[in-house]
Amino acid sequence: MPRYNPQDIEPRWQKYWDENHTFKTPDKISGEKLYALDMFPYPSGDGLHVGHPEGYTATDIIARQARMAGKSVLHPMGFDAFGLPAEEYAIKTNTPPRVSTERNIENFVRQLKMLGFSYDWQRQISTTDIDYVRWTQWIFTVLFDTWYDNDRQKGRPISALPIPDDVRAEGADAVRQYQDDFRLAYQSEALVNWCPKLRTVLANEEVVDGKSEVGGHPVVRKPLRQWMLRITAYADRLEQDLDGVDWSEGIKKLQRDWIGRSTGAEVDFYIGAADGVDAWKAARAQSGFPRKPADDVLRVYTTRPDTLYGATYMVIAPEHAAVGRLTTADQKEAVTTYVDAAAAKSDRDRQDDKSKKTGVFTGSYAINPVNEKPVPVWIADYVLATYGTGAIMAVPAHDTRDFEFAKTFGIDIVPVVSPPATADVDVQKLAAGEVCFAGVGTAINSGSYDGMATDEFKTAISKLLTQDGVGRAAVNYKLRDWLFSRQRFWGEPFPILHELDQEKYKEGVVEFTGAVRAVDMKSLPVNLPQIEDYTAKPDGDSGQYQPPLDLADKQWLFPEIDGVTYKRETNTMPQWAGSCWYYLRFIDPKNDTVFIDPELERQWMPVDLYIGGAEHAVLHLLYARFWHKVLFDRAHLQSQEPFQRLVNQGMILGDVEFTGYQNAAGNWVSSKDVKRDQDRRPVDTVGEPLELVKVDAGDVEKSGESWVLSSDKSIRIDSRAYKMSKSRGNVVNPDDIVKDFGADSLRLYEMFMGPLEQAKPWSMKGVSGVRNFLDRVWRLIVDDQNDQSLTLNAAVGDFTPTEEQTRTLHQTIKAVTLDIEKLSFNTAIARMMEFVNFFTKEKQRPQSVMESFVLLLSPFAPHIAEELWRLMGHAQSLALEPWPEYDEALTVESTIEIPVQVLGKIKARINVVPGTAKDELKKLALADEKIAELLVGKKIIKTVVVPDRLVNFVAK
RNA sequence: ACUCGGGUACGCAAACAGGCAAAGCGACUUGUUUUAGAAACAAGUGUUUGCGGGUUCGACUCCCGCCCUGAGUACCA
Repeated sequence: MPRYNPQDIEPRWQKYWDENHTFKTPDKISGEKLYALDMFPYPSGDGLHVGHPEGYTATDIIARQARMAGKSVLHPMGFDAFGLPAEEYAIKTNTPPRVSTERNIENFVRQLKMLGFSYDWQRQISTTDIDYVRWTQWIFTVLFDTWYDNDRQKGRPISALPIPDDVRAEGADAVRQYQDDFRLAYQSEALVNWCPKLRTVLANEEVVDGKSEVGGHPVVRKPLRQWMLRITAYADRLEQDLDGVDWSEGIKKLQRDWIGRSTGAEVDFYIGAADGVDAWKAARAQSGFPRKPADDVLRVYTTRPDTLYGATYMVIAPEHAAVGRLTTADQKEAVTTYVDAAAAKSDRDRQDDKSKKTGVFTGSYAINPVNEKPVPVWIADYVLATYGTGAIMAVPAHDTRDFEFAKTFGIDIVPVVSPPATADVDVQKLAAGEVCFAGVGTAINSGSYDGMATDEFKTAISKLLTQDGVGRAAVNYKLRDWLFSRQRFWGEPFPILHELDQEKYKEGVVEFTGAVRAVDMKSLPVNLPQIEDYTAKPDGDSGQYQPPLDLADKQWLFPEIDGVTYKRETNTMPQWAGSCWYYLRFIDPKNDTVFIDPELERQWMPVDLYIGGAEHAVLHLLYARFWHKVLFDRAHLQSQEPFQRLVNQGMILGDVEFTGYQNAAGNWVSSKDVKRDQDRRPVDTVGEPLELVKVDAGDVEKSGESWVLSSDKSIRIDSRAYKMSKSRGNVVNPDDIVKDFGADSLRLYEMFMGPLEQAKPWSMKGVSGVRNFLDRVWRLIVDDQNDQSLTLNAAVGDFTPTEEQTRTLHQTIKAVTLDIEKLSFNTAIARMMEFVNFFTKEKQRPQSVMESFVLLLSPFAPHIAEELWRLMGHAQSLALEPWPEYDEALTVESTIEIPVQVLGKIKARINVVPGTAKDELKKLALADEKIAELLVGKKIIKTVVVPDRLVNFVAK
């Protein structure tokens, strides 16, 4: 077998690793530990994408190298297998999702093994495993049993929640309701996109122009009972604890922005009977600021309480509870029309025309608490019901959105902040209400506060508002509570039971008492029920949507416990649920008494390296951190943060494509003359439609900055690499690459393409390039002339390495070792290529040097490395061989060449011994003929000497 | 619009706590050898780091402005 033949080598070694459990996680950690984790994939029917092996190879290199360096390594893989595609497939083919999911997982495992990843397959888990679902449900019961104690900044058991006396006096039901208001898992009416015709809830992306994407049926925004998780309670900790983790600043910022903490004040504006203002103020001065506003006030949140004197109107969201109360008879029709129209718009549609401000006057006025002036109350959809209090005080002089609105509807604009002299604002225009200034400055038109700086004013007014009981300092987050329920089949059922009215149930009527309980630990898991026909849609009474689980048989749906009948919760959890804690289960995947053994958790957590796509930079990581902190607070975990180091791999794009444009007559149009019409379709300068035409790479050439058609250089061609997608037909299948080039080539190529975190286009030529490298490695050590058997290349032998060979080896070990640490795999591979280029020329290749090199190569291309290792006489796998070490002293050159500059321009080079002293270097440089010549008659003003780097003379 | 990346040879890239620009792979050229195709080996080719200014003895690297490009966010009061 002369030639390098991965198709023969690779399956053989994969079998060997499998049979010998080569990558089994040690039972006990000895020495340093490494937990290297990949974001586990959704096992789609399409199989692995070339994007998957990118991150997986990176963690695999780290894991393999760490094992060789003597660390205890945990490197597991599993599957995030709940989710929509399996359910859609079930509806289409009436295959139970569990069946298709298991089939897909099998295919994924085959592909992953084919790539030679060193996972401990004994620990494989899937979020859909019933043993796993059990603990996901158990964690939900922990969330359900927890409330957030703001004083202690900690989640605590609901039984520890202090119950106010007045609540307790009202009885058990009142206490229960009070508790439910504090639970981290709670039910709430959330606004969703509801399509009555399809009887389903739609995602924002599925709604176009107020109609369903499928079928074009009307969609309305309507409140529906949903399960929510109170992630906002943890907002501050989720933000602060980012300081302690090794993530890129970019991702931290992404999370911080998503949490979106802002500080300001809540203020109540009086909207009761006109003659009641004084009485109200007096009462408030006594009672202070109430926790929940009564019907006689409109509560707003503002980050600029210092602009209160400039509030000339108020706006409430169309969904605000006070809409009905505030609308006068005159305005009723207009308001109803507006509110209905707003309800028909999805969030996305509202964004699309956010430049135009719309709204309607309620007919009512509110009283500004600082100056007791009445201000009109408007309804507008630029105010979001879900942020702050759903109502704002509008200060058009100092907020761009309010300014646009006030301009549109002719509302007063009163400036109350005078900009600092440095600000680029026309003060005249500002005073006239013609421009808006959103910065800070000094107060004007603000009563006794005139002249006060913005910051000072904020503090002062907050104090006064608190004193008068009409306001208080407040914090708000962009982060919303997490809408946690889905009306789908293929997800974890909630371990929740709704108590039924027992009398009515006996009469065959299902009516809830409102009491809710969690399923006992011993009754977990709650399995998904059998469903006969996935195409059936449950019939809702009165147009209410019912989730597929309502189709389950009575026995599942209505369990009886201690003589009381309940109805199970029929919503299911979102796909995020299972991925929130899988990294914990990998540590102890088979435990059936606890979700993770505390001792094992202490040993292995946190995850030392977590690699995955940037698409999960916000939600998945935020959710997982949230669950982790709750479990920590409830003493089920000892670590505060799950992922110590996080790296996002860049996306792998398709091969670069060239596109040109042709008009109806088939003539080329240069891409610089192409415009877009309203529908973003390409047109030429006079608006005639154009057709996109793919151009072969052989038909274009580079002209300056751009590409042009070879046959007509005036025609500019667009060049770009696109995301891989089925519709574009540029998807690369890992199976094909392995078949044509081998798994080692695929691994090596994906690491060699460029920096891990950067997006990069795929190139088949690049794959053959690294395959070429592996061929060279093969011939370096193997005698490829011998067709009969595998023998060493005649140049390899038991030689004493020359000085240069030793230096090359040690330089390579050093570079590769450091590059792996930095996750700079592309440069590590380049260094190994240099090594091979050097030794290919050597007629005598010491076997010891070749062995060290094979060890260096093994984390990247494990199959060929194992094969060569065996050829060199080793019976055992190299997976646990010690990682080669380098001697710094052996990496240094005996002489180096350094440049000599005059006035920063290189004029000569001198050869010196590394470490030569500054004075000596200067002397040597001056002794150089050329330099001496250049310096004749000049005065040296300054000499810059950087040892081992350069000498620079500044001379005149 | 905002935020964060990125712009180095024909393509992908390396160097950046300021100090010899282009390591490595592909592409391209030539030669040698074997050849049905191809492959292997050897020797070569390429340019001033998007544009303009500044700081410095010295700038791909730092600062300011602009252009192009990718990704994310989207009325959060």
